[in-house]
Amino acid sequence: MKRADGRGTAGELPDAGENPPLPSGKPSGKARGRPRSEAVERAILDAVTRLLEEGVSYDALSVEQIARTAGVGKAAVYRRWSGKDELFLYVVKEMEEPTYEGPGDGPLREVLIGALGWLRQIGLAKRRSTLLRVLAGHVHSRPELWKRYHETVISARRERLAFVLRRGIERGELRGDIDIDVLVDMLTAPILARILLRDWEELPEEMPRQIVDAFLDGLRPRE
Amino acid sequence: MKRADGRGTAGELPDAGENPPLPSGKPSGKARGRPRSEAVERAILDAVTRLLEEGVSYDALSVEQIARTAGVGKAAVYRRWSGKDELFLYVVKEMEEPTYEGPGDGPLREVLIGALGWLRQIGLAKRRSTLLRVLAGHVHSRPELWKRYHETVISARRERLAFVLRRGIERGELRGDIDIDVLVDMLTAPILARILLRDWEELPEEMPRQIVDAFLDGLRPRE
Amino acid sequence: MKRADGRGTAGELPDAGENPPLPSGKPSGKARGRPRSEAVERAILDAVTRLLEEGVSYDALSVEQIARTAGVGKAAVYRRWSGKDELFLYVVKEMEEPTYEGPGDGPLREVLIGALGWLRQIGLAKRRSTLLRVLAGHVHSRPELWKRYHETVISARRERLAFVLRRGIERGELRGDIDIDVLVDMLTAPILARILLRDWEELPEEMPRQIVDAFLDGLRPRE
Amino acid sequence: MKRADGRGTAGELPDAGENPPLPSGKPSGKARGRPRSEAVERAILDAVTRLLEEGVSYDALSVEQIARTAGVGKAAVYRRWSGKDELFLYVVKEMEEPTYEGPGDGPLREVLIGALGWLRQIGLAKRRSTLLRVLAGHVHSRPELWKRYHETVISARRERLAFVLRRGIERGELRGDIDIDVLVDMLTAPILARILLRDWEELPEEMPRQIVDAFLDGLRPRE
DNA sequence: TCGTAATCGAGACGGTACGTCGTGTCTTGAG
DNA sequence: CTCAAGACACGACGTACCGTCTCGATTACGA
Repeated sequence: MKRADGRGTAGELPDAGENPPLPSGKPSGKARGRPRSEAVERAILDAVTRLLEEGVSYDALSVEQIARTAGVGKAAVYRRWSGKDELFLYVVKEMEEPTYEGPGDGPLREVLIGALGWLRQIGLAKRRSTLLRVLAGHVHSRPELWKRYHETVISARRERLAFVLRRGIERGELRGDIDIDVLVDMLTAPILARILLRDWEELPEEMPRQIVDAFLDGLRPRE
Repeated sequence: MKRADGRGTAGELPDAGENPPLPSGKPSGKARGRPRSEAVERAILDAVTRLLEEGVSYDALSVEQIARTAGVGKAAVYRRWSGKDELFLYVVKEMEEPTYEGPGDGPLREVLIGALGWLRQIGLAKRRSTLLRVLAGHVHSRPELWKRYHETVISARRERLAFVLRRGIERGELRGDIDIDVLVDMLTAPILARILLRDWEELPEEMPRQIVDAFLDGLRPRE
Repeated sequence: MKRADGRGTAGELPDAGENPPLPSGKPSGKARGRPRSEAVERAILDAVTRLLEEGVSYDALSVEQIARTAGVGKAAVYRRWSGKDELFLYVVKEMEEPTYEGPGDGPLREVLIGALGWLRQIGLAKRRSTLLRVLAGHVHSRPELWKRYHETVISARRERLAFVLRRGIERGELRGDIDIDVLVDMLTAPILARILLRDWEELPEEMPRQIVDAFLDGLRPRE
Repeated sequence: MKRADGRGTAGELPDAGENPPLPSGKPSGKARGRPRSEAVERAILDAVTRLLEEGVSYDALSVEQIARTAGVGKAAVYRRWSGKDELFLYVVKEMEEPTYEGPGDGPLREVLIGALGWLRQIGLAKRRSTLLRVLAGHVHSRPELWKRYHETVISARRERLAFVLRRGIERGELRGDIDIDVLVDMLTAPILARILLRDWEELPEEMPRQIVDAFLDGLRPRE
């Protein structure tokens, strides 16, 4: 029973969040046995996005179905992710990563319009907005899912916007008496709400500009 | 508790004309055989709210569990509602109705702040914000659910706000070059987003005022 | 959670062998809820015998497959029997019950030949010999299965034979210096061995007579 | 341990001419690449016998478990045998070979008693009777397994007994009107049945003698 | 002294079955 | 006609083996 002696598995804390060695950048050391197939991984991830795009709701989504669609054994899924949530979160992250660079420098108004225009683009991209909607729909029913998405994706974007706003305040271009977090919400929430609560495509092109102008100059007519 | 007025619930369900006779005010004529027990109905509705308050997520909620909790048979539930969604929607409506009165007349700024303050109150009321969140979470996965909620609850509120804004434009207090629907979003979305995407209580008291002021006068400092 | 209070399941000893109320003669008292369908029961039992006759080995047999073949949900099987073994044993018993009456009275030789002839008939009956073989094949791997089969079916048959032999000894027709149990084996084992270890039909018609004659008079030629 | 004589294992496997080269006496010519480790082979065979002795039933036995116990890879097993059955049969043969010598010459009664006594010894030897039982339990579910065991082990033993009986008939010590095969069964089956269908140790020492005497002289008292 | 090639342990691969649970429908006897 | 109870077919859950395959590493042989 070879297994009984020097086990080797020292320190197996289950909360490490990566109990099954999540498929990230080639991680640890030796790698004994047959390595996991990237093709299988791709097939699984493709199956998830395909099913979601075909209108399958997150709740209706099942590991069984995903595996069937991917032409893969269920074990191949569970070997990589602990379940549907982990898998879904991975899909989301993988899709979000290679993205937003700006807003860089420039006049405040243009920078803000650029950031909101980019947010609008997400809403128009069916696949990405689907994922965002699913996540937002489970903010309270699966808080850890949203928490991790927020930490890795959302908060970075908000922070960039907050940075721009803070700089604007320093330069005297904005009033400084309102919480930055609230300012960010005032800018982004109108578009976000449309992404989450309306059908696709209800995001007029001029919306970013209108929001930013109202935000900066108000809606009271200047005489 | 069982709304006797002829509004709302009366004569709806247009697409399911022969569904189980939803529990509205004692329906039409005959009524043969044993009448439905109101106690059963109360027990079911109580069970739903109790479970939701206990933190059971909408997805985790099951008819089986509801019936068990209420101490009734599953059939007693399905006899009244077509399933979890219908039942849930019924609970929501029953809870929403006796509410919003304003904004009545008065100075534009105060009226808007009042409307947003009232929206904030919903977010602070645990039970009602829970329902809102659940519904918003299924906008796309169960569109008919959201559609009916929107028609009966949301759209009326938006319309009242839109009315106020339209009047403001007519009076020259607001610029008239932006779609009213967008204006409503700009006002309400920041608070709505906090309700949907954050933990309870992250709704500062001054938020309505800050939003309305920014909305009216902009955030660029006037010299 | 109704379930938590007065459980009612007093004295739930798991070894009673009928934990799930095995479908025997209409058992207990009230019978609340929808009664179990006899058609389902028949379908399950038919599926088992059919599969076995089609050559599916006992080990290859699975509840999943049985349910599929019977056109029935797995739960319908587990509701009645705790698993494959219980189900199989039930099939065996159901099939064995309505059978052997003899050996009655009469000359010792004829009675013995009759009993062995009847045993031979079992061997020739494909269905019944299949069950016997399967059971015998698991005497040691699933002792409880064999034990219960032996208690309810085999031992009664052996006892009848033993009774005849004992009477023969009392009447002076047989020597009384050998254990009755051994005598029973000497008579039945040759046929039994052929049933268990050979292909069908290798049971010559004259075998019972030859065995009984050798048993009574020996094989040494009488001068 | 690895039979070097040319009997039995040589040139068998007629139906699977290209199966993995069963480990017989160092086979034919070349042998390129790393040779198979005898240590691995020993470890596998040891694991099988150990597990069986520990009471693991044949069905519960799995290649996975065998490999784990032996501390080898599954492939190392499948490289040598096509599966559990082949492996098991190999273990059986390896164990059976160095055995039965008698019955040689001598008075018929003594020779028969000797043969049956030897059969009884097998039943008493835990390991060997286990194998016999397992094989007998799969006579019909895996006919090829039994066939090969019968051909290489059983039939030789039966043939030796048949030879003795035939000689007895020729010498006029036995009646010649019964099929020899049936005679062999009449003698051996009672003991065989006890081995297969009862617990260990239910094989009284006097059984062989009693059977042979009954067989020769019958049980009807001679006046 | 090298390549070559079959071996080694390890473990991933697509499958199938496990026994449990929730779905929405149905079917009892009692009220 | 309603009630509670619960059976019904269906399908997903996460785990365990199946027998096959694919890794890097090891180990002998023949060139």
